[in-house]
Amino acid sequence: MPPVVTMGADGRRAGRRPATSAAELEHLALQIFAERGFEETTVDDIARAAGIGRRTFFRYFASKNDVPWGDFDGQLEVMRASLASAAAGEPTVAVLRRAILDFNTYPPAEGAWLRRRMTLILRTPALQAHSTLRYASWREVIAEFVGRRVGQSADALTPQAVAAAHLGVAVTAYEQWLLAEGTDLVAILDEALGLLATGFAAF
Amino acid sequence: MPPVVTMGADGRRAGRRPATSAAELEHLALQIFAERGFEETTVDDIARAAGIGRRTFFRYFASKNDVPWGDFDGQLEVMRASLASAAAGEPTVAVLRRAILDFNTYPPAEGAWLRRRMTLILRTPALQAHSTLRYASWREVIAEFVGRRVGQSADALTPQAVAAAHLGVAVTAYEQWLLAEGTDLVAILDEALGLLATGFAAF
DNA sequence: ACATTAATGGCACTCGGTGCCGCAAGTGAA
DNA sequence: TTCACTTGCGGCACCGAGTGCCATTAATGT
Repeated sequence: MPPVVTMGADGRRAGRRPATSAAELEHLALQIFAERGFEETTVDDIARAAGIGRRTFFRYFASKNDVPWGDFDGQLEVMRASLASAAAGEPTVAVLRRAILDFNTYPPAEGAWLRRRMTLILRTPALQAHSTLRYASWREVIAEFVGRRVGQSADALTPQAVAAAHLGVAVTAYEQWLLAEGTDLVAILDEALGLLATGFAAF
Repeated sequence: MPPVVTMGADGRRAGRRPATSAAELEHLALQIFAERGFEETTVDDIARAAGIGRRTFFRYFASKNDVPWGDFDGQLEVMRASLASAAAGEPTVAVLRRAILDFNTYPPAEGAWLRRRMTLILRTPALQAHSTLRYASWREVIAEFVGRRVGQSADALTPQAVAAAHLGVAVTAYEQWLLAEGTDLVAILDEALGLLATGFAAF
C-alpha cells in the first residue's frame, strides 16, 4: 500500500522537523576540522557542537569522510545534463574540457571555502582514500558521455580510459592550485587538460 | 649509543624468530577472503586461522587493507631502477610504457593469484579507497622520472599530470582485464597506454 | 483527543587499530 | 650454565567509527 502523504498547504509534511541540515553541519564541522584537524576531531565533537546526538549525525552523513563533499552528487547531475546537451558537431574532448571547467567554476565568494574543502580532501589520507569512491560516479558520467560519442559501451576500454585520465589530470590540477595561494583554478585545469588532449607523445 | 647487532655465522640475528611471514599470512588471508568475503572476515578470523594473536597480525600488516598488496614497495623500487637506467635517447613516454608493462608482467604461474588479488582490490570498496594511498608512491616514481626528463621538479604540473594519467589508464586496463577471463593483461595495458600517448584529440 | 508521520537520540554492540607491558625464545659471551 | 641482550609474541585495556533497535518527541491532519 502506498504511503498516504499528508502535507500542509505550505508544503510542510507531517512529522517532526529536522533539527539541522547537512549544509549547516558541514559548515560547522569544517570549521572544527580546520582548528583541530580531521583525525583529531571525533564525530562526538561535531555532534556536541551542533547540539545533536551522535546517532543523528549519521543520519545526515553516511560517514565522517562524507562530510566535506557538499552537494557533489547534485553538481554531477548538472554536469551530466551539460554533457548531454552539447552540440553533436563539437569534438568530444572539447566538450569534456568545457564541462569540467564549468563543473569547477564557483562564484568568487565560495573560493575560500573551496580551498578549505579541497585542502582537507586532498591532504588528509583518510579523505584522500575515500575520495576514490566519490570520484567513481564522476568517472561514470564522463565514460557514459564518451561511450555515446564513440559508439561504445560506457564500460569499454576507451570511455573508461578517457574518464580515468581526465580525472587524474583534474585532481592534479587541483593539487597544483593548492600549492600556490593566488592562482586561478580554472586556468590550471585548462592547462592540464590541454596536455591530455595533445597527448604525451611530445615528451 | 648504537645498538650492538649480534649475529650468528649463518646470518641469523639474536632474538625470538618470527612465527610466520607476511607472505604466508597474505596467502592464508586471501583464501579466507575468497571464501567469506573481505568485509565478512575479521582480523580475528585471520589471526585465529594463522595461529597467532590479533596483536601480532598488526605487526605484519599496518592494516587489514594492506594485506593484498604483497611486496608492492619492493616492486616499485625495481621500476624506479628500470626507469633510471633507460637510454637518454629513448622518448619519455616510450620508456614509461615499457616500464609499466614490465612492472605488470608476472610469471604465468602467478597469473591466477594476480587475478584474485586484483579482483579483491578493485572490487572491494574499502580496498578501492585504500589503493589510492598505495598508488601515491607509484605516481611519485613516475613523476620523478618525467620531471628529470623534462627538466622540471617532480612536483610540477606536467610530471604530476603524466603520472596521474598513466595511473588512471593503467588501473582502467586492469579493470578491463578482470572483465574477461582469458584476456592478456599486458596487451590491454599496451593498448590503453597507446591511447594516452596519441592523446584524445582524435575523439 | 487521536492517529499518523518523520525525526531524534540513547543504548548496546561489532570491528579496526593502538599503547603498554610482561613474557618467550633466540643469540653470544663469561 | 648462567647471564645480558635482543627480538618477536600476545594479552589487556582502550578509543573511535559505524549499525541495529527502539522508545520518544514534535509535527501533521481528522
